[in-house]
Amino acid sequence: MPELPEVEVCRLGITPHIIDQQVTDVVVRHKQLRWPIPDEVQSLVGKKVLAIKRRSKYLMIEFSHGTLLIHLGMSGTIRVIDASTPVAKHDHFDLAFANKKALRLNDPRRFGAVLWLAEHVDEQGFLSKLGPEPLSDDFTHGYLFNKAKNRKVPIKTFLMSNPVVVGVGNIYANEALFKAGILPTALAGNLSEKRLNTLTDIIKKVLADAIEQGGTTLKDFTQADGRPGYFAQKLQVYGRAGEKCFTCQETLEEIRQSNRSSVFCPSCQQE
DNA sequence: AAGGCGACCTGGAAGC
DNA sequence: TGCTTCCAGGTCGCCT
Repeated sequence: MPELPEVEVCRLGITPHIIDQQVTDVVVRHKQLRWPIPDEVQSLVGKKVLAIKRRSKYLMIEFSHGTLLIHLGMSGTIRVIDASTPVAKHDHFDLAFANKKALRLNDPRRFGAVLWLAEHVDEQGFLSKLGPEPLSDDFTHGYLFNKAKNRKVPIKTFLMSNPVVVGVGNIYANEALFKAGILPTALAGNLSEKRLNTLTDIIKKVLADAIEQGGTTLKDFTQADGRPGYFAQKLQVYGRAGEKCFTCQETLEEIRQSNRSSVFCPSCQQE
């Protein structure tokens, strides 16, 4: 479900409900997600939520003694609910608060994660390996061009690689490449600086638009209050293989790259 | 070092 | 109807 916009929409949705709230209970119903949920999460009882941030696709809930990291994997969702709401299938983890609300993680495939980052324990390995935030000033003109030098991977695979830039998943990689007029198979190292700068601008725009629209609702993504996101209605290529390009009426094609589907317009997009 | 690919897991849709 | 196969928003870690 979640690429950067969906995680950001989730962050914005849950923040007003849990900011400054004191944790009254931590419930682990299924400890085995991508990694086991660490026992340290019990130390949150009695602590107050100081801030809710995001890095890449990780939600970061900050407390005085460390940070709770939540990753939604492919199928995870987080909702703020009344603490008394009956538990449903795949509800693996709850944080209950003094205001009788609870943050509840549901994740059928369990590719998600709940991790604990103690204060002063600087970035566990995976956080330190992440590339720049696409919506930040660290993701500038020239960055992709320099990063792509001598790289022989297809641009689509390159964009979805976290060490290059975070948060761009399969949906938005497909959409951004369509809007930039670049074929997903074009080799990253072969693209001109000008085209990669255009791509940089488009990635920022596509992600920002998606956040504004409340994310992309496919099967199971909803905002924290259960409302759907509306960006799905703006998708140009993702999920539209075999249908006509909105721009030129050509039939959209689909291929597989790194075991992920890529949809593109053979007429609007070039090497 | 860079690139390719299997692995992790469940469930819904499509195919037979 | 029911069984089988394929596919899905991510990303780690092993192999070449």
